[in-house]
Amino acid sequence: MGSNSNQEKQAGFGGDNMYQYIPSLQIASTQGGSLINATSASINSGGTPSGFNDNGVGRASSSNPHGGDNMYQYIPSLQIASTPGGSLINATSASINSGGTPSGFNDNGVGRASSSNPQASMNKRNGSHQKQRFIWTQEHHQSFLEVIELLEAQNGTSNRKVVPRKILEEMRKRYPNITRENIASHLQKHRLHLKNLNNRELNNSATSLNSQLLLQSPSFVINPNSQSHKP
DNA sequence: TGTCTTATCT
DNA sequence: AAGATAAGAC
Repeated sequence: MGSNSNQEKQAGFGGDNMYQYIPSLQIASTQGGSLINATSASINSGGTPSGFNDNGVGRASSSNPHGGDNMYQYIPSLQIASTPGGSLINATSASINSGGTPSGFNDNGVGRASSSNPQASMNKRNGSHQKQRFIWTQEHHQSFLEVIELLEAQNGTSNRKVVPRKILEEMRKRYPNITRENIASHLQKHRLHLKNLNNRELNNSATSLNSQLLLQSPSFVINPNSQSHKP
């Protein structure tokens, strides 16, 4: 009976990966830590003629399980505030206008899916309780990173690993609806990402080392004493 | 058994 | 690409 955290498919910020922290504009308040948050994506991208993704949420992807009809509509959401505890209160125009789902507020920074799609004949409220996918907002990810840092610091020299359950324990304080599975999945991507970065770096330094060595290798050193240079 | 990790699916 | 789910290991 818990309110689901979120729905919608994700935009993907013009191809950027989720680990790039998108600077957000934080207007506000020292009091109780409430803030109004707008991502620069919506501000800067200038594009978004459709104006949908000021939430970090994008369009429905082409593949969906329901025979290709788009059952998601993107609704700008308004992030109003956070409690002293830090949990966000999020109101979507959907929940406001429809008057429904008082519990529909989520802590996920994402608007609720609207079941009515103008071009879909499917008009009836989609009663199916398909589990909605969790969308990681910048806030979530930021929190995720912070928690990892915290846990790593706590672990100190001991080589205990930072594990989903521990992350969950911390993140729940802010985002009560988040699940261990959500985190485990995100953690997997996160680690994968770190690995990729690492490899890239190793690769780079390797190639730069290679080129250094190459440049120093006899065949590339111009020997002033030699008349001819044979590689 | 529950959790963690890795693989695979959508 | 990003998140969910299955499967394997412990």
